[in-house]
Amino acid sequence: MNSILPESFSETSKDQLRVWLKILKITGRIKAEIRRRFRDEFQTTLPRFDVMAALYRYPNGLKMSEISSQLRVSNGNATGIVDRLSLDGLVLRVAVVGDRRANLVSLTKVGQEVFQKLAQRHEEWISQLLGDVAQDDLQTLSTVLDTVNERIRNDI
Amino acid sequence: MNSILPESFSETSKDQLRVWLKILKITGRIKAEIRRRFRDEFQTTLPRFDVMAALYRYPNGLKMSEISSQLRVSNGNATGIVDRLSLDGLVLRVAVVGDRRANLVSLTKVGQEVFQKLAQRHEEWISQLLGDVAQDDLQTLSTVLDTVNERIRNDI
DNA sequence: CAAAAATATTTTAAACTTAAAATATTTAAG
DNA sequence: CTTAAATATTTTAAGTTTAAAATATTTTTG
Repeated sequence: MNSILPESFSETSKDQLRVWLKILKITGRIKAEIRRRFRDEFQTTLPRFDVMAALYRYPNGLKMSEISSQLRVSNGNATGIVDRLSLDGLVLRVAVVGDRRANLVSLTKVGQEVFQKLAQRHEEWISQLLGDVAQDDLQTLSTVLDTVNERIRNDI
Repeated sequence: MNSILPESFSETSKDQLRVWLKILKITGRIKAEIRRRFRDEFQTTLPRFDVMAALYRYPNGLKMSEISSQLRVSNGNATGIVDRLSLDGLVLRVAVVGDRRANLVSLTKVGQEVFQKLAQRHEEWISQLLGDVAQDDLQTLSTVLDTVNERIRNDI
């Protein structure tokens, strides 16, 4: 239902804020649900999934710094997640020949198999949770997001 | 609900996943930027701002459990944030007469004044970051999000 | 070559986050 | 009234997150 608020162009920033808070609320709820399902069904977490997804796209491995820049998290953050994935035998750190500072991190065979299962379920979950959104609206949403993304890129 | 063929379904779910990842990427970037500005300009954090915003809407105070349900965070999480706000003199815990289990948390006078400054800048930032999005697109985005929100409510 | 700068990563400290367990208190049931 | 259940909150343990400092190595520069 549309509210009875007066149409005022000076209210734009309030409208923007309202939409932004709505975005946060909904993405938060979806993320919480995905997190819950990963925990219940696979005893894993979203950050672990994100790191495994990045590594899956690069079978030759990624340096630690490449993982953090890909996922836009701090180096220290990546270190901790990779440490724990490594303890579970899902990823491997391999020394880079010619640069003793760097490591190449890649999924183990088991890690690849586990990720494929996770990714399939994850895609099903997202599809289910976004299920009622029309194809047209999805396209609009995507375009709007591109605009925002461009704005941010030029702005920050 | 979704009675289309497996192939079409598969394509759609990939599209949905793509849009979802785009949403995550952009909201993540905006949140990171807001977090950075809160830190640099006010030496505070987004979670603190969120708690203060909830308390500002309820001048008579909120119980700890009301804070956590409003913000959809765990009780323990709220405890920590309120603890730290309290150390800074921005919020106050007041015993509830007739129920020695509960506390009413509210902003102090200083807390209210600080929040007003934070909220004004926050609104400016969001407006700036979403600045290029047309009013129509904003309305579409809002409607799409309502649809998703409804879907989740019925689904989770 | 030697010192300085740049790069790659880890460590650290503080805050945030969750789920689950623990504590305290109130309400409901028998 | 007494016990059991429900409610309100905090504590705990493990993981995530960030920024900044520390360590190690490589590259650049004088």
